Amino acid sequence: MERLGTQTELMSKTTSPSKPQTRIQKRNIMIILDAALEVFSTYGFRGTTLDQIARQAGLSKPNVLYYFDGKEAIHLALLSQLLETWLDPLRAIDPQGDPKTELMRYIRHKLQMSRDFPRESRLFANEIVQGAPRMQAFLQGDLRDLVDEKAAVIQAWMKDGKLTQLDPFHLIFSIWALTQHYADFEAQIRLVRGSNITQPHDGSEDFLDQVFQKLLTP
Amino acid sequence: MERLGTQTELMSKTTSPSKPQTRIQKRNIMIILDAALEVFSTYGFRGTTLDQIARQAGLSKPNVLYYFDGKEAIHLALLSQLLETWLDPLRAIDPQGDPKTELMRYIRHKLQMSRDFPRESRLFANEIVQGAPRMQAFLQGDLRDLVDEKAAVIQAWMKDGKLTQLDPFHLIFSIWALTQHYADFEAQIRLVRGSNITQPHDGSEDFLDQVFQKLLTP
DNA sequence: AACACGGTTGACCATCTAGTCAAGATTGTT
DNA sequence: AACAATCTTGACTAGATGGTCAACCGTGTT
Repeated sequence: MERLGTQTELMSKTTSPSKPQTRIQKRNIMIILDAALEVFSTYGFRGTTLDQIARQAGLSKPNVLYYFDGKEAIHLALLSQLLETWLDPLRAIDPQGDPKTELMRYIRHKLQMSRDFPRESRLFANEIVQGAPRMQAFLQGDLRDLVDEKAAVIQAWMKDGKLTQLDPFHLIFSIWALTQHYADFEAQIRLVRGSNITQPHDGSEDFLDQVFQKLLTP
Repeated sequence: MERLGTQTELMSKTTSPSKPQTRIQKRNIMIILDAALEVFSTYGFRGTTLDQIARQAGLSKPNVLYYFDGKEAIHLALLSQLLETWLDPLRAIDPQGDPKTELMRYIRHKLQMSRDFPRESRLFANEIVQGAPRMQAFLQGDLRDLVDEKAAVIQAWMKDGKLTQLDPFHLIFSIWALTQHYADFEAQIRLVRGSNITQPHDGSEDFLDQVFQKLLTP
C-alpha cells in the first residue's frame, strides 16, 4: 500500500519531480540554496549550522526548515545541482574534433568554472578531501564511466601521434588539479602572493595555456 | 606573586619550552597527536569531536584533556608540527645547483611527501579550503618570504635560458597542485579509477617526471 | 613500606545545535 | 470581505559536545 511515492507530501520540498512552485517558494528556495552554498563551501558540512544558513539567507531557522527537510537535504540539493553541471565540460570533448583544440577548450572551460564558481568548487573539494562520503555513487558511477570513455578517446589520439604520449588518466587528473587549485586553494594563493596581486587567478589562463600547449604538442 | 609563569603548571602541556617529559607523557602525547591527525584530516576541525580523538587514541576524554588544553590546542600542535617540515623541500632548492635537477628533485620530494604523509596533506588542505583561518600568519609570513625568494631564483634561471620562460609563481603553484592532488583528492582518484588500480599514486611519479621534464626544457 | 607525584576517570555541567510545534501573519481567490 | 492555503516565527526539546572536577589509581623514590 505504501510502496510507491512514500514521500508524497514532501514532493514540494527536496524532491524534484512535479513541483507546482509558488513565486515565494521559488524565491526562498533559491535564497536558501545560495546562502547554504556560501556557508557549506566555507565551513564544510559539519562545520555549518542551520542558524548560519538561516542568518545568511535572512530567514528564521524554522522558515528554512519549512522549505527543506533538514540540513542534510539542503546539502544534498546543492550537491546534485552541482554534479549535473560538473560533467558537462568533460562530456563536451568531441572525439571527432581536433585533439589539441578539444583538450585546450576543456582546460579553459574548467579554469573558467573555477574562476566563476569558486564556491561550488570548494563545496566539491570539501567533500572529496573528507573522503567523499556523500558522492561515492556519483564518482564510481557517472563520472567514472565518462572518464573511462574520454580517456579512451585521448588514448586513441595519442596513438595517432596527434598528442604527446601520456597516461590519459593522469592527464585528466592533472587538468583537474591545476584548474581547481585556483579556486580550492585561493586562500593560500592570496596570502602567499599578498598585495602583489589582486585576483588569485591573475595569469592563470596564460600559464595553463603555455603549460598544456607545450605538454601536449608531440 | 602570580605574575610570572602564569602557566607554569601547563608547561608540560602545549607550550614547547623546557619540557621535562615523562616516558608516559611522551608516549601519550604522541598517541593523542597521531589519533587527532587521523580524525582531523578526515573530518576537519569542526567535524572532529574530542570523543572521536579519545576513542581513536584509546584514552578517556578527560585523559586527553590532561595532556592538552583543549581541542584547539591539539589542532594547533599538529599544525605547527606540520608547518616546520612543510617548508623544508622548498628551502632545499639550491640556487647554485643545476636548475632542472633542483626543480625535479623538489617535485619528487613533494610527491613523496604526499604519498608518505597523506593525512598531513589533507589536514593542510582542509585548513586552506576553508580559508586558512589558523594559518594566515604562516602563509603570509614564512611561506611567503620563502616563495618570493625561490621564485626569484627560478626567474634568474629562466633568464639565463636554462629553463622554459614561465611565471615562476604559477610554476610553484602548479607543483603544489599536482603533487598534493594525489593525497588530497585520493578518494576521488580511487573511486574514479575503481578496481583498475590499487594505489592512487600508481604511475604518478613517472607522469610528473614526464610532464615537468618536457615543460621545463626550453 | 610509605610517601608524593603523575596519571586516570566517572559523573557532571553549560552551551550549542538539529529539529518540532502550535499559533499567528500574509497572500491569493472568490 | 471572507475564507483557505501558504508562509513565518518564538518558544521549546532532545541530544551532542567541549570542558571541569573531585576522587581514585599507579609508579618510582626514599
